[in-house]
Order: sequence, then C-alpha cells, then structure tokens
Amino acid sequence: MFTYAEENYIKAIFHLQAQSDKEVSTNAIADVMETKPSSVTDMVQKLAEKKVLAYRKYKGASLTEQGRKVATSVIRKHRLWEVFLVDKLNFHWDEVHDIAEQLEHIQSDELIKRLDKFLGNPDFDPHGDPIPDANGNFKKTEKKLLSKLKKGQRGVCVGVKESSPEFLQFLDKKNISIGTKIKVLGKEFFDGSMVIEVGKNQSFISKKIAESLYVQTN
Amino acid sequence: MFTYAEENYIKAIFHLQAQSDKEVSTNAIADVMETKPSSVTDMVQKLAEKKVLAYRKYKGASLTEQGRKVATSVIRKHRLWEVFLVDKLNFHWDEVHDIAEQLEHIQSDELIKRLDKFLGNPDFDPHGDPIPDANGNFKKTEKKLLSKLKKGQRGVCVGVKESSPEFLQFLDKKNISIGTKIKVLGKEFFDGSMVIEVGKNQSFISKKIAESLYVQTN
DNA sequence: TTTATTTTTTAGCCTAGCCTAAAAATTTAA
DNA sequence: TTAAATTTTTAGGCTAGGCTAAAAAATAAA
Repeated sequence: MFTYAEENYIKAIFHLQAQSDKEVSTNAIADVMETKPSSVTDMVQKLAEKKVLAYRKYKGASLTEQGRKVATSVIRKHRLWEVFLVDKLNFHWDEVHDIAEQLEHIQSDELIKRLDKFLGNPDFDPHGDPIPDANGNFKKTEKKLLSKLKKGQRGVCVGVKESSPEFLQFLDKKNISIGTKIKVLGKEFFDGSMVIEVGKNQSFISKKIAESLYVQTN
Repeated sequence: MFTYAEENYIKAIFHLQAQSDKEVSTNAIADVMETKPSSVTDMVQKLAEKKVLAYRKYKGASLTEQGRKVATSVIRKHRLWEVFLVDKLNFHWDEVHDIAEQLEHIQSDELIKRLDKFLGNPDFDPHGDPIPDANGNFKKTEKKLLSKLKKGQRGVCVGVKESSPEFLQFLDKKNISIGTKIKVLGKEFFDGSMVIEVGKNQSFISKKIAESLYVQTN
C-alpha cells in the first residue's frame, strides 16, 4: 500500500506532530529525513493526494486519521521488533534501532499479531517507549523528565527522550536502564545539574542529561 | 551493498544454475522474475559490471564466486526466517514463503548470527531444504525423488521439489510432512503412479506427485 | 511599510528498475 | 545453406524519489 519512503515520511511527520501538535513545516521534515526541502515538497504533495495528510502550500502538513493509522502501525512494528531483538536475541538496547528500522516495513498483519503474542503482548519497548495496540492507541503513562524531580524524590527510569548511541552508552556507564531506581540527592538551581543515587553509587549529572531521561514517580 | 531487486535477480540466477549448471538464458530469468527479457538484459549487464556474474551477449549469465556468496547469504536468511516463523510463531509451512521473501533482505550479519543460534542452528528449513552455513556451504543430503523408489522400499519425506500452496495443501490432506515415513506398496509401470503407505493409511498418488516429493532412504 | 532574509515551491535533471517497439543475432527448418 | 522463427539486445519512455538552481511567498528588520 505504501512504499518504504512513504512510510518513513509519515512516521517522521507523526513524531514531529507529537512534539508541537501544529502543522509540520517542510524544513522540519527535511531535517529529520535528511533530504532537501524540495524533495519534501514533492513527497508531501503526493501524500496529500493519497489522503494521508492535509497540506497547505507554505503552511505545512498534518496527518489525517488515515495517516495516523499508518504511522502508529509502523511504530508498533518497530517497537515490537525491538522487544524481539532484545528479549529473544539478547541484543543490547543501544544496538537495535537500525535493524528495527528495516523490520518495521515488513508487511504482514498476521506476522505482527503472532509476534506480539510470542513476546507476551509487551506494553513498552526496550527504551521504555509505549507500544501502540493494533488500533493505534498508546497506553497512557505519567512519566516525567528526571529534571522535574525535587531533592529527595525517587523515580523509576521508564524511558529516554533522546536515544542516540552516545547517550545510551553514557547511561550504561552510569548503570542506568529501564527499571533502574533513581533518587535525587541534590539539585543545583543555577545550572539545573543534579546529584543522584543509582543503586549503591552516586553520580553527578548535568541538566542536559536530566532533561533526556523519563522517570515514573510513585 | 545490493538492492532488493539485485538480490532477487542473483537469487533467481543461482536457483536456475543449480538445475542446469550452464549459463542461464535471459528468457529463463525473465520467466522466474516475472519481468520482460529487455529488463533482464539491463539488470544482467549492471550485475556484470558489479562483478557478481559473468555475462556474454546472447549467451547468458553465470554467477561469479562473489555472486554465489550473495545468493547463498540471501537463501540462508530466507530459510532461517522460515524456521523462525514455523517453530516460534507457529505459522504453517505453506504460509511462510511470502513473509520470508521480505525478511530475507534485512541487512545485519549480527542479526542472522543470533537468529541462527536462537533457532538452535537448524540444518533444514520447514520444507526440508538445506540451510547453507555462513560461508555458503550446504549440507550434503542423499535425498531422492519418491518416484525413484521401488516397490517395498521405505523413505522419510525430507522435502518438496515444488512448494506451491496447492501442492503443500494436498500433502497436508494426505498427512505428509517433513519426517513422515512413507512406504511404497505398489507402482504402476505405464503411468508411474504409486500406492503408498503413510502412517496407518494408504494413498494413491500420481506420477506428478511422486516426482515432486523428496525422500531419504536408509 | 518598505526592504532584506528566510522558507517554500517550481522547474528541470538524474538514477534505478521497469516497460514497448524495433533491430540484431542466433537457432531451427526447408 | 538460405529462409523463417525465435531469442536477445537496443533505443526510447515512464515513475519513484532524489538533487540543484531559480522563483515566489512569507516573515523579520530597518
């Protein structure tokens, strides 16, 4: 139904829209797709004809209901495959993205249905991101950024905002992964840095880090 | 390194060459690829430049060592994924081909290494076809066509020559699958048909069927 | 509010992989 | 061994998805 390129554009627009909810600009899309704005214009016009998004010249694009369905289906597949790679094939969570990027385009509803069951109907991928159900609905979570916690508060790491290999490897070095309990020992006002407790160790982390990590408080 | 289309051509030429060992004709390739001969000429010339095959105008194509490596790698991936689909996701052996046809193009050596291990390093796919190892070597089997067996001989079904859904479903109806023990009760000279024993039942099968089923004798 | 800057679109071109129609080479038949 | 039939290649076109360069629209600054 949709080509790989089309699916990737739709997915990118979905993610961009999730952040700002308004129409997504041509340049923003070009940025994340690593293409030129002129190429984006072409593709966006084609996708508008296919009814997966609404497009107004010079204004930007926003997904239709149909487009959202395509996007969540691709995201669902991506995240389920990531669970497979980590849980079944023992990949590390910072190695799976590129492979899942390929696997997310495999077309077979039956395959995904069975894969989901095989994995025990997981709700979250190895990075802590929610896996939408077959209808495209995400489980609501009340996760917040680590940077929002006050001194003395505790939280459980449930995800990352950024998932570059560099960042994930940094977290590894600090022994932080999904499920890790974190306690805020101290917080600096002027630069937003924190001292946190992870297991038996304590670490100093910058504001940048604290704003890239999601935790769930209880 | 190679596009999906290129990999599919290489794979097709490999299979054609396995049957006749000589140079493969343009028309033969067009046939299995379901394209026009002119398209094949284009692609074959491109693949010759890429050194995966030797091509002589009007004579045909034959894979180089490099081409054989590409082909066996794709075949290895295809068959390993089929094992995954049947063993882990409980697909039926006649449902997995189209999905494996997509999965065989996923690029990641590490993925295949781990998948192979996860599946217990299988030697055969669900249709009984051998899975080449990482170096492209096939395990030798002395399978023969059922039609070659004489009256009274026994064999174990180890594969099929043809794997259309229709044929596989026919085998199902007769309760024949990989590992099924078959005994030849009788054989007609004039049309090559047979009466065979499968489990507690006996069946009449035509020459066409007997020539589409591989068995291993002991 | 006019000018300068930035963003977006248009126009035209490129490659991969397909196609059709016509030409050329090979094979088969007379 | 020449003519007919078949196979294969060439030539020229098409679509998807990119690109650059230039034009047009929108936004920001003077």
